[in-house]
Amino acid sequence: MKKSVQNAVKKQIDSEFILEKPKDLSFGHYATPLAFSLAKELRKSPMIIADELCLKFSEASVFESVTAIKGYLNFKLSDKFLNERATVAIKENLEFAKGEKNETILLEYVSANPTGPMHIGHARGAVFGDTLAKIGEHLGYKITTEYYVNDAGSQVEMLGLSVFLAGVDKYTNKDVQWPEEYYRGEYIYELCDEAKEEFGKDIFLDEKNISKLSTWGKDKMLFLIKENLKMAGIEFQNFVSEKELFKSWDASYEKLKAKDALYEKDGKIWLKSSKMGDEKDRVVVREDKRPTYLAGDIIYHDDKFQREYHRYINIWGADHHGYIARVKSAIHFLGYDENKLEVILSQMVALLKGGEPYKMSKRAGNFILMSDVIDEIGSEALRFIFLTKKSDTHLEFDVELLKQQDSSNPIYYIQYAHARINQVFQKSGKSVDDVIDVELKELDEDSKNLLFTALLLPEILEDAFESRQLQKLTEYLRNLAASYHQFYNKHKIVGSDNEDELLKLSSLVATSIRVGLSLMGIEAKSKM
RNA sequence: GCGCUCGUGGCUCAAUUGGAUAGAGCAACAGACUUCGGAUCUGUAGGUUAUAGGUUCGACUCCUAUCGAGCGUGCCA
Repeated sequence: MKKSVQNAVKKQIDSEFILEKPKDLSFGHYATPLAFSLAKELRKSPMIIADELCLKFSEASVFESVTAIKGYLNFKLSDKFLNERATVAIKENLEFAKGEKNETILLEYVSANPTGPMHIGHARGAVFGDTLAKIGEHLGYKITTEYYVNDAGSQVEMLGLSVFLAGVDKYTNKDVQWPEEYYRGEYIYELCDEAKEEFGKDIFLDEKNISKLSTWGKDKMLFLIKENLKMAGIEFQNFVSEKELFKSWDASYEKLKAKDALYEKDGKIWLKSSKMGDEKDRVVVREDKRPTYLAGDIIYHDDKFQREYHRYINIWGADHHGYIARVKSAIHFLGYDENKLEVILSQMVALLKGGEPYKMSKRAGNFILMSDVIDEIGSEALRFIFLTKKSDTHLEFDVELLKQQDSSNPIYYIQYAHARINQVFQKSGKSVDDVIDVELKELDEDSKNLLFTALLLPEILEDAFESRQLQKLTEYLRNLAASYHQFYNKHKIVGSDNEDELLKLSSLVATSIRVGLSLMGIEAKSKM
């Protein structure tokens, strides 16, 4: 819709212009502050320029009127144009707002270590990434989703050690020397019970079995993580193993060496990342020849860029922000355009329950488990709450509020609007097909605004995706639902003179809500 | 100390990325069912956008300083 307007305006005006939505719909559907920027150059007041520009549009058929108010140029769309749009949208149904893009994107997210169950902080990035992918695909981008499994480093060894020590503690007479760092939480003991079932308790007698337990435990945890993700309705296309990637470490290493990006000092190999804006150079290979975690990401991004996507998006926890510079510098040294990589940070989450801090799970070792929260409030409410906030700000929410089934719970508010429309159709005894060909005309002001708002979905999706600010979608749906509830309270639909028109309008609203919710992974109910 | 992110009604968040009178929800108060679902709607109240300067037609948004918060500042991942 926005594009049609842009084209219509372009025909009359030569200069670059920005199209925006006016603060108040009574001004018009679209507006441009173009006159302000021209004021300097033409040495005339913005108001006069706007008046002059206005006259050029007297003939355009898309617009019902074009007016100049306080320097702004306001465009009001014609009924005919809006009606055509509505008919198409309703027919498209779930395909509404679909687009075509010739761009491939590799989206990496979650990538939680396979050393324990997912906690609530992981969940935020997971929901955000999944929804970003769904919206992107709807808009026509070719998106590959990927999970980077850190199955190589010392964390996985620590998992094995923790399980082993738990086994020694529980199934042998030996005293346990607990190290300073190990994984706590009852899930370690659960794992150790499982290990005993599978291998017999003798496995806890010999320390040589630790590495076996590491690999075994990592697989268990990865399986658990996939289960957790499924609970939230999330599935990945690829899982990439850090361990597997290390097989091609030599190739990446040689590349960096050839670019003069490495040097040796104190028996270690360093990356000259400070040359590319990092605070300091970083070690990639330790004295004992073991590569660092950064080495893993170097290979991974080398691998990613060899697959030649147009864009790369990583969603990382906010505590990784210091890590961006070094990965980007590595990408640069590898000979790729580091600007193709975009990192979205997902901030911490604090949970409340009835105003009190949410009880941490002992099972997880004093983290809040994602699965516990989903059991309590459901995956849809969890998804919704994460999507109503910008990803890069701290978020605090109370699970009690999301359990309430009334207006304080926005997800019900939106679903209720959708269900309501369904009920109205039932009451009328008509179907969408019965009213699709009716022409929407001479609607009152409220109905016209509702019509226009419902048609905004495509550009809202575009905007939400491009700016990576998915809260724009939830905000839009809330607004649309509110407009419908207001409309419903004001107008009697069934049995009115223009029943078919109002039904068609309702159907359009339902379509937008349905598409929007489904992209967020939420079902649009036809009955509450 | 340095770096990054941020600071908006009592609470949780928006604000078309520099645009029109800073908007929603919750909580509070006052109202609306002979009507298609009241899981709704209509009102009222609540703001010097942390503070002080600056940039310009125009600033919550950009710049500088100060105050405050979170994170980072491993050869952990």
